[in-house]
Order: sequence, then structure tokens, then C-alpha cells
Amino acid sequence: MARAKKIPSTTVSRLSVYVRALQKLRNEAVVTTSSEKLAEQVGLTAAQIRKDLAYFGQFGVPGRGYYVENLHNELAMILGINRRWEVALAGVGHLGYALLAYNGFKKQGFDVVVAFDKDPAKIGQTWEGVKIYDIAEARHVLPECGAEIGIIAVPAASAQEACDALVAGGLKSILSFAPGRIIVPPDVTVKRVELAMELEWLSYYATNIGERG
Amino acid sequence: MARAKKIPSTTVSRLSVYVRALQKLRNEAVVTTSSEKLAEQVGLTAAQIRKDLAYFGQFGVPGRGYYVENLHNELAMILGINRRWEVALAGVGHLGYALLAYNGFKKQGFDVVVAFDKDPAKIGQTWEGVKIYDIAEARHVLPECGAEIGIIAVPAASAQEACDALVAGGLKSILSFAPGRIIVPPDVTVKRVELAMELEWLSYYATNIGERG
DNA sequence: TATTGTGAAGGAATTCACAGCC
DNA sequence: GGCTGTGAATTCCTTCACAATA
Repeated sequence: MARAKKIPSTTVSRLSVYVRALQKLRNEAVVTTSSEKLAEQVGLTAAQIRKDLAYFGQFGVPGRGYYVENLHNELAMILGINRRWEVALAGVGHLGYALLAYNGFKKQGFDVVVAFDKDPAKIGQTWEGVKIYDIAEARHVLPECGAEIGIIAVPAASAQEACDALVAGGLKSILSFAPGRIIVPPDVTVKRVELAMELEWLSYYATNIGERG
Repeated sequence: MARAKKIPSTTVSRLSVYVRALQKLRNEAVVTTSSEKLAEQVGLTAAQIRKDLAYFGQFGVPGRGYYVENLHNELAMILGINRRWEVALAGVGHLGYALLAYNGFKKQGFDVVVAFDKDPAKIGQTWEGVKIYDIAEARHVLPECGAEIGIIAVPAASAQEACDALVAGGLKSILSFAPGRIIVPPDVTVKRVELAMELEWLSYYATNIGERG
């Protein structure tokens, strides 16, 4: 099933976009679509969509297009989201709490099942049905709760420590909201989301009007 | 000051990273650095850093490197973050509230000064010192409060409506946390952050172990 | 000597364009 | 006729390598 050719990480990111678009079509009971229509829907080019899909196989019917249900299932399987993922959250400050309560994750099959913090006032409590443990206990707690993905929502200064704790607990996939580099063993994947950075990007384009394509 | 050559958007993103690294060095009272040391610090190559900077001018001293303070100021000016930006927030659910209370934005000079929602129970209240207005009032409220950047933190189904309201209020730069495309006039810039998408990216790499570089 | 700034080379991602299939 | 899948062309981005400089 996995192709020999190397897959651009930009392609992987776009698969998520396609899945979301297909979910929408499915909800609207649309049965078939085309690369042209999908492109219009998500704001990319038709050729790009066909190229992206071609990395993984042949899902369309020439002259007809794609079956929404079928393509959705194929892509969900490729992305590994045709299942539930249990997620561990490090840091239940404002951002962490928002993520805990955020519906969008659950809807896509990502369930926060355990949380960690350093604050003694929070440790031992249960928020939104999720129990909060001492981050120092992560190495003991994680192996027992089945979480495979970690989310780091602690201040930058504690990010490395939090990450080390999650890795010690066996996690190999981590999404970090903390600014700055985090060092991990080579078999651990870290994806960073820097919120202030996104605003700075906007600031740049707002400051340098017209530099944009 | 602005160069004639077209600047890759990847370069702009990295400028933020450099600014953050330089801030750290400055806090540690480091006076000079080099492309080599910066590269090590942020996890990129030295050549890339020099290329990125070259789009905007010549900031270094051959044989010596870069003055931390100077380079930081130059980049901050280029990014337009050598000033405060007033930000309007649409949607004060869990995510919106987290963004409202998030320190990271304020630290980098982005101040949420006004918020909007549809929920009558929230309209009129003041959270974290920020007054919440009816989103339908945005076109009247925004011109008076000076906000130039908007953040959309509403559910996907209301995103277009929220965005239209912000644009009607005169905003030209918008950061959206809602999944899906938002249609805006050509002079408005929208940057999207899709949280579930980032998790799906991790899911892919966790599922297809070893496909990674 | 150490390090920048940059032209040239190389690699990656996107777009084009069309043969082939339904 | 309509639309996919894909090699070729193109554009974009990164890395290399070195002349120029303090």
C-alpha cells in the first residue's frame, strides 16, 4: 500500500484538507466529485490534487471523477485517522484547557485521555472528565493509559522538561505549542505550532502591503 | 529598504524564528553571533539563514558575524513587530478565551483590545479586561477601536459570517482557527491555523513509521 | 583568520499538457 | 465528452562553494 516514492510533507498536510472537504461533501450527500470541483472547494489547483493523490494510488475514474465516500475512506486510512487516537496533554493553563475542551479534536477522533501539570493546585483534579497528574509521574502513568500522541501546552521555559517527561512515558509523536526548539531522540516526531509566529506573518504582510502575490 | 526581488513566504516565516532566537541571546547578554551559531540554535543551515537575510539587506560583518541587538532590531522592523498591534477577536468560546488570556501574544506585542461573539449571554461582558460586542456590530465598533488584525475562533459553520463582519469593519489581516476556506476580497490576507490538521499530520507519521526523512 | 554575501548548482514542489480510459 | 493519471516543463527553494572583506 505504501508507495516507494518519497512523499512531500506538503502533500501530507494537504491530505487533511481533502479529508475535511470530503467530509463536508458527504454530509451534503454528494456522491461524486472531481479534482476540479475539489480544487475550487479548497482553494488549490486541480493538477495539484491529482498529483497528491497519485502518490498513494489511483482512486478516481477517468471521465467520472472520484466517489466521495470511497476517496474519503482511502485518505482517512492513509492518514491513519480511521481510528481513535488517545492523546496526552501536558499543561492545563489557558491554552491547555481550551485544547482539553475543544470539540474539533474529538470530532476528528483525537481524544484527550490524560493531562499533566506541575501546579499542585491542579494535580489530582478532573477537568472535562480528564484527570490531571503530576508531570513527573508521566513515565509511570502514560504506559498504562494507552495515549500515543502528546500535546505540549506549557510555557517555553518548561517545554523541554515536559517533552522529556512525555518521551520518558513512551510517546513518539508530539505536537508542541511552545515556542522554540525542543530536542528529542531521533525516533520521536515533534510538530510545532507557534501562534505568535502566525501573527507575525500577518504583521509582515500588513506592514509591507503589496509584496504579496 | 524593501527589495525588488520576490521574497519566499518560507523566508518570512523563518524571520520570526530568528527574532525569537535573537531575543533569547539578548536576554543572555550575548553581543554577537554568527550564521553558524544561529543555525545550530534554531535547527537550520547557516547558508539558509544568510540567504534569508540577504533578501532584506546586509546586516553582518564579514569575519565577525552579526550584532545581536542590531540584527534583532532590523528583523523586528522588517516584520513590522517593532510596534504594538491591536487585535480583534471573533469568538470567545474555549479557544477564543484561551487566546484572550494567552500571554504569548501580548509578549510579542499583539494586544487583543476588543472581542465579538453571537451569544447574547456573553455580549456586553468584559473578560480579561476586554469588552465583548455583538459580532453584528463589528462594522461599527472596529473603526473606532483601532484594531488592525483579526482572529477568528468560531466554529467552522460561522467562520465566513464572522470573517465578513471583521472585513466590513475594515480589517485586512485575519488569522483563522476555523477549518475550511474563507472567501475574502483580494486586498484581505487570511492565514489559517488548523489544529486538527496538525494532529492528523502526526497521525500520518505515527501510522507510517519510517516514511520520514 | 573567520565569516559574510552571493552567483551557480542542485533539488523539490507545482503547473502544464495530453495520452488514455470510462 | 469529460476527467484521471502522469511525464515533461517550469518555477521555487535550498545548498554549495568561494570571492570579498573586517
